[in-house]
Amino acid sequence: MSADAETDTETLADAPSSPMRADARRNREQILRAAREVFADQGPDAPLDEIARRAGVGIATLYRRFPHRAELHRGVAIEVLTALDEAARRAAAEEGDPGLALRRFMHAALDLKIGSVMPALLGRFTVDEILAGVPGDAIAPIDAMLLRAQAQGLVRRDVVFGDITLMIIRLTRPLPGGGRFAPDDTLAHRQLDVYIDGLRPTGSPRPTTPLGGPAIDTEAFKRIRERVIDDAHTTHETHEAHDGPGPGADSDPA
Amino acid sequence: MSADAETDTETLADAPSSPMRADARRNREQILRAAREVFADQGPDAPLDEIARRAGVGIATLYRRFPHRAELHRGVAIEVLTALDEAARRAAAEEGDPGLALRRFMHAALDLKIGSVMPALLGRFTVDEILAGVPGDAIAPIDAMLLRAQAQGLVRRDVVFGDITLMIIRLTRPLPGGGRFAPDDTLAHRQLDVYIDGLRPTGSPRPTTPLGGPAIDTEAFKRIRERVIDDAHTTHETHEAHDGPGPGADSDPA
DNA sequence: GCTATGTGGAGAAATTTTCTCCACATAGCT
DNA sequence: AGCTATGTGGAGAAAATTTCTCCACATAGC
Repeated sequence: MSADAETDTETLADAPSSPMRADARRNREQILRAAREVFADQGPDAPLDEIARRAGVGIATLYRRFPHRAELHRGVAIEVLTALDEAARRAAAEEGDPGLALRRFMHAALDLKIGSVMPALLGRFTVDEILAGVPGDAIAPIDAMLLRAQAQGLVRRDVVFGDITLMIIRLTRPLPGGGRFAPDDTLAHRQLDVYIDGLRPTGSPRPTTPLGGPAIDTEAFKRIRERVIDDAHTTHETHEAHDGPGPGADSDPA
Repeated sequence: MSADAETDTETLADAPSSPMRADARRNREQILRAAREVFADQGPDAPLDEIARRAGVGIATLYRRFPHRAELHRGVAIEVLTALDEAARRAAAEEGDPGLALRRFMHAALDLKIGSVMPALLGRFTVDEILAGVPGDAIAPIDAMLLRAQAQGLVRRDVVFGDITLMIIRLTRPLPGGGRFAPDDTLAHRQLDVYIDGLRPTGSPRPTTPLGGPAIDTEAFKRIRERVIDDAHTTHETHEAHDGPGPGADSDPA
């Protein structure tokens, strides 16, 4: 309740001066890690129990460390944005070719699941509040890479910042159907590679990127559909609504 | 797929022989339309009130027509898959160029929000149950378009069925942050155009597609971030934890 | 050892969502 | 126009889910 924005050094990413016990700190990190996963999977309103469970701590521990959901959001956002900024700078610094730098960064950002933190960010905190805990917001290095790539004719001119970032955010979200189509992460990387190829200018000499990851052809697709049915039978016991063509006595407990 | 469509007349998309009153039928359609929207926005577990509200009917009417959530899922799935199949056949029939046919279909499928129905499908019904109500499952016409496009050298060889469909499914999902970045639909179409360009083979003579839709450059992005804050203050009254300090502390990282 | 700090989990409280009931409305027929 | 089978809305009880507190117990660190 009481204002505790930036005067409060405690809830920041890693309070170095904290008199926090070692095990407590470890737990805090576990919670943030779990929160990131769960928010990515289920969105920012995911039940907190789930997060505590995945972190291997009791619910009370979570509440002690992050009294309000918003603080958990903030913690995750800071962590991810920090990593994102670093990934961008690293890619730019270590890859000579700005096209490759951009590609490398985009794949790294995908792995960071940045999309998972955006919902937590948006509409809950002021940007300033988040950024207060983050060294840099990654915008500058990303845009620099893009401009360099365009200057060298590696990326078409009509592409802008949002075309890089917003697609990554999208690819970060789980596919409907709970990753049944493919290991999900792998699939997103494959799709990203196609997308990145789409950023090249007309007649670019650079060859298309060989596509890794799961190639789901019609056969695979049909097979998956069937596997889905199996899953439905086994995992969800939510079922007896089966094959009742008549609207009759089926009851769906769910 | 094997089960024929016509045996089960009652719960089908539009039972023609039904003794249903005209207004009831109209309401049923409103409900399905609303359900499609809401499922697309909020996922398959969205509250049913919301659907009833958007359909402009009472909750009782919804329950009367679709006693279980699963039946609503099925109804929506049938509707969308039917439209999808038709869109695929139309695109293939009306566009001479298989590349254009594919593009047209993909944009049409995006508008249908097919991703919104997949979660409803997966793990709740057997495929047969759904397909029993659908004239065709769209797989064949889509794959035919793809193969023709590849035969003419318009699409790279390593692209498969899933690369067409699963990306559309993804683009169908709402962007985190509730479409604050852009009208959302428009943005998805822009992203789809880039992706489609990425499907071209190396050195394709075909020019890149001019990008319509919202071009979010860094300036726009930052402006959006600010607008988001405003929204947060005005729309969400959820801010008990609003520790918004002063407006200060602008650490501009760029 | 001693104790400040940290922990888990039960369960009460709050919130959200489901689903029924019934008095009232009207489409469709004659 | 009048009749009635069919259809409707919404209140609110019931169920499910989620939040959040309390306190007896554990252990890191001195």
